[in-house]
Amino acid sequence: MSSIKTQARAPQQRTLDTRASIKAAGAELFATRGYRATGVRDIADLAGCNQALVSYHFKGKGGLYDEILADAVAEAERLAKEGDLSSAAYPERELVRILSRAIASQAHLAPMILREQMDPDRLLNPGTADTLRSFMALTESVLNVLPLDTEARGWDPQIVHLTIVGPLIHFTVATRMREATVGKLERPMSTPDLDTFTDTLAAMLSRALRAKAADA
Amino acid sequence: MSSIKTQARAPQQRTLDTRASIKAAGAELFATRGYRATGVRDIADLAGCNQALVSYHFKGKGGLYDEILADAVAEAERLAKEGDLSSAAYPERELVRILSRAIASQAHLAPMILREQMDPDRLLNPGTADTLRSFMALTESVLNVLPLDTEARGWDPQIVHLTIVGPLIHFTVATRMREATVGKLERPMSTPDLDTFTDTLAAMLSRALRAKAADA
DNA sequence: GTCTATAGGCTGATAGAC
DNA sequence: GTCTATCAGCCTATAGAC
Repeated sequence: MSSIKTQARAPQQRTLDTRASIKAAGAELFATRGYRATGVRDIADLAGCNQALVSYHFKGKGGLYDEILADAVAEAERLAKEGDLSSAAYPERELVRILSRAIASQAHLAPMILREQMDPDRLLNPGTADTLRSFMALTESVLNVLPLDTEARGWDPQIVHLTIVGPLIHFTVATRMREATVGKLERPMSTPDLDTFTDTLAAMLSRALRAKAADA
Repeated sequence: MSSIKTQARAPQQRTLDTRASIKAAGAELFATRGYRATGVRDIADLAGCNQALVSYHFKGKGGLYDEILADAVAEAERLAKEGDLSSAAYPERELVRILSRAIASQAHLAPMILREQMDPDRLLNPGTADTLRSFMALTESVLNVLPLDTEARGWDPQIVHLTIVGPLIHFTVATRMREATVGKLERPMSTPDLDTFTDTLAAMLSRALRAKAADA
């Protein structure tokens, strides 16, 4: 009896699980290999289901990709809004923390956006581009608040933004690589964790923005 | 007569041109689209020749890719050696200039290495990995020379290196995108040039390393 | 919802003419 | 050295059984 009941519910439950598995598998593979190099079979295998289900649940590979990226971007935007920039004692440090959470908390986000940016044909979804611009606006607002000296005031906010986001993205990507090559190298590199990395980056930025050059 | 002579030399000359064209086309496409997403036909079309010539000159797509990447890495290493780190008044600024030249002077290098790093299956060629490590060694040597305060001495050299290389790579990639999307955006972003970017990055690093925090 | 089978298109390599 | 023609393999999407 009870086994019948269980079987009766199974299909419905399995549906949600399957959709989520496919999404997780797709995120992993699209990030590591890219859209073109990822086969629907690869996704299905990793998700532990049949390849036809990708089309059934997401209207094909393209639909799956779009949904994964849109979700990741939305989540990044949500995380960014959790930070409180205005009441922070050191807004530039809080800025780094916010961007760190937004970029690095989902391991597949940075690689996917990076791949989009590298390919001119694949022009960014307008919504995605807007989100990226809103991140840069955060940096600009911080620069407007801080008491900058003459030299620092001459820096292009866009450049300063890149000095924060560049390292964060790169750290995320490099971490993926390190995890994959653990034990494969004869001389394994030290693997700093995200918090240490974020704190160091925040300290460097803060000193660059606030401190006068030692011999200026 | 002269036309006969010209035609007689043409095949020989054309050979070199064709090889170079294919290489240039491959570099462009592998960088923007990645290995898998680039068809041999695409390369041949861009190079203005027949697809069979790719196999003839480079033993197939894989051989072409390997040669392009190896050449780019070798050239980056050569450029890095041109810089004089020991006699510079501000070694950390010279370091940024050196890395900037090595990374950004060949537009296809950064995207290609980035793609390799993102894919764990495609483990880096040992020679390439060695070159990347030698770049990090440059940063370490600079940190050993500078008079760092207590806080800066606690920073992981690997992290400091990422704060230099990350922005440089990201700037290179972003520049590609900007050039491709010129006019496609309603609100075009300012496009700082590489020299301005490099100088700003050098200034920020120098201040971060040398200046004491304003209120530490 | 899930699976099998298959169609239709694209891709990389190569044999052979020039 | 360069080109045309072609083949064998792979990939995505879908029709239809369960």
